[in-house]
Amino acid sequence: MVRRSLDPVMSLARFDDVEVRRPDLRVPFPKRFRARLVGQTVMALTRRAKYLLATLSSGETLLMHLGMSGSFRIDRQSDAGPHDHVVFHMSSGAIVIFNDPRRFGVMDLVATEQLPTYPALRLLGPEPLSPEFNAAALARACRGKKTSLKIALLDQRVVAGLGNIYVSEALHIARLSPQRRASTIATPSGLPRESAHRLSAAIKQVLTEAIDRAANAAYRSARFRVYDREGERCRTLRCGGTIKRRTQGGRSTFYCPDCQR
DNA sequence: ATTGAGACCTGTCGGC
DNA sequence: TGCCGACAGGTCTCAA
Repeated sequence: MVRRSLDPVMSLARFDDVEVRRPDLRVPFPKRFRARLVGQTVMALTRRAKYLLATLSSGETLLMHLGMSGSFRIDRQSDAGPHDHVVFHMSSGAIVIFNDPRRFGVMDLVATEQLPTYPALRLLGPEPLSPEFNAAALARACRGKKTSLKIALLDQRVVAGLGNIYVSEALHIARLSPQRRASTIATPSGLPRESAHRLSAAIKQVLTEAIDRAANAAYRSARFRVYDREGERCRTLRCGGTIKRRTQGGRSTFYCPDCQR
């Protein structure tokens, strides 16, 4: 959704000016960040996992990650406020402002042809909505994994771009316990069990619904199935269980112990 | 090679 | 009201 909203004002537009209002986010901005952007045209704005990628006319690519608290907004004038760390003045007339209170976000520049070797991108698993991601791919990636399903799905090498919320949601739809060993969705030789089919389908469903919801104002009030609903009633038909919260890998997991096995 | 714990930051919320 | 701990949609590094 972020890519989609920025595309009209950034794609085929030039950076007229770039304000960098502090020396770093989670990591320092790259050398000569401003100089390497100003004057460049954004040839394409794409996404890989949770990274937003702007392909530049210079042969470099601008990588952007929102971290936990990052966001972009589009303004007509740049009245920068607290935590507005980067301001892009585009030739489209739009001013794109990156705001990030916790500064877990990242911005970096890399030669476009080197992109496949970029450390954060190199080992990423398949995009969950692509045809390459299916029960077979998921089972292969989980084969032999002693860790839990919850932790496995958060591992960006297994599937790229799932976050803490959607992992809980997908496991609930698939009726699989977050504590269950990841390897149990595959046979010893790495072939998909029925649970792997359910889980890969649930992941696609959750993301598709999220996209629909973002695009469709009517759906927007729809609440999560389990995330942030500790103590509330499970919505699965004829379940009636109570949503529980527990910590896995230092992050909250929400699930229904009655219908998730 | 995997896996878990801790680190990085600031803001918000609930309890006392 | 003020203070304090717990927690927040992510990723990296380090050590076992």
